[in-house]
Amino acid sequence: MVDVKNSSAPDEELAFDLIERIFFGYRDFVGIADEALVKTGYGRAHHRVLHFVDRNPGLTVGELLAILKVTKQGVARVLRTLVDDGLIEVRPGEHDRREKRLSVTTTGHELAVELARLQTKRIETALAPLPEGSRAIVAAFLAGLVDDKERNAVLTRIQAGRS
Amino acid sequence: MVDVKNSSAPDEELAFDLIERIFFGYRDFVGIADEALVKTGYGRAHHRVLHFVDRNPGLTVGELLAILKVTKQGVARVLRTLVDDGLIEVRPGEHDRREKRLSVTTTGHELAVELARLQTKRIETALAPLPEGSRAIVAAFLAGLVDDKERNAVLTRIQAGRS
DNA sequence: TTTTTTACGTCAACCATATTGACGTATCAC
DNA sequence: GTGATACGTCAATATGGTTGACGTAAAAAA
Repeated sequence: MVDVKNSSAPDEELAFDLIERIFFGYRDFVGIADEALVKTGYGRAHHRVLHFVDRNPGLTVGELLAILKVTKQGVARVLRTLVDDGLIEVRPGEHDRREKRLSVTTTGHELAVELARLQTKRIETALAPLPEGSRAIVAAFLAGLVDDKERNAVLTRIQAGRS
Repeated sequence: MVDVKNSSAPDEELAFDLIERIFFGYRDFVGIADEALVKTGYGRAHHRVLHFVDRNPGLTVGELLAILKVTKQGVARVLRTLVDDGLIEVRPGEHDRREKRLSVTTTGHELAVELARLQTKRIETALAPLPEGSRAIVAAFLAGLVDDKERNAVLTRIQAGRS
C-alpha cells in the first residue's frame, strides 16, 4: 500500500477546472465549424488554411506554416485542394517572385465568413451574460496561454488581420 | 469584378480577434503537454485518456467515449497501451460486471499530475496580471463555448472530479 | 558572373488518430 | 430463455500530419 499523497508540496492547487473547461470549450467551439464543413467535404485543416488566408491576404506559404506550426508537406495537399477548388488564389510575390502569395477568391471568402459567423455567434452568446470588460479579460487570458516567445508574433498577426 | 461587400447585413462584426486567440491559445496550451510527453512516447490521445481517468476514478469506458466524443475503436489502442504500461488499471464494475471501471495507478497519477502542473502554471501566469474576478469570468466564458445540450453534463463532470 | 542561399514544390514512406461496419462475448434485465 | 447492454476486436479506410531526399527558380552574396 503506497500513500498516494506522498508529494512533498503541501497539496498544490492544480487548475483542473480551467484545464477541463479549455478542453470542452475548444472541443465544441471547433465542432461548430466541423459540422458546417461536412457538406463541403473539407476538414479542420482546410478551415485553418482558409481562415488565415482570408484574414491575411497576400500571406506567403512560409508564413502560413509558421502560423499553423506544421511542415510544408502537412499543408501541401490541403492547400492544393483549396486552390484547385477555386477557394484560394496564388500569385508570385511582387518583390520576390519565389514567394507564393495566397489570397481567397470570392467563393473562398464567403465560406470563411460563413464559418466565422457561426463561431462569432457562439462567442457572443458566451460573453453576453458576463459583466462589462469581460471581452478584454478573456482576450488577455487567451493571449497569456500563448508561449512567451510567440506572443508578440501572434498578437501582431492578429492585429494585422483586423477588419 | 464582383463586389465583395455584397452581403445584406450592414457590415456585421465578426469576432476574428477572439477566434484567433482561441486558436493560438489552445495551440500552445496543449503544446505544453505535447512537449512533456515526447520523452514518454505518448501522444495527445494518451494524455486525454490519462487525464480524465485520473480525475474520474472508476470511470467506465462508455463514459470516457462520451467525454472524448470518439468511438470505442478510437480509444482502444491508446487505452490498451496505457493499461499494458501500467498507468491505468481496469476492474469490472461491482454492480454491473460488464462494465470496465478505469482508474490510474500511482505511476499514472504521477504523470497526470506532472502534466496538470505544467498547464496550471501557464494558466496562473495568464491570470496573474488580470483583475480580481477574472478567473470566474474566464471559466464562465469557456463554459459558454460548450454546446447548450452538453453544458450540464460537462459542468457536472468537471464538478464531479473536484479535488 | 559564379556561387550560395532561400522559398517553394514533390515524391515516397510512414505514423497517429480517428472513422464505419461487422461480429463476438459476457452480463444484466425482463 | 430472450433481448438489450457494455465492451472488445478485426478489417478497411480517412485525415492530418511527419521525416527525408531531391528539384527548381529566383534572390543575394562572393
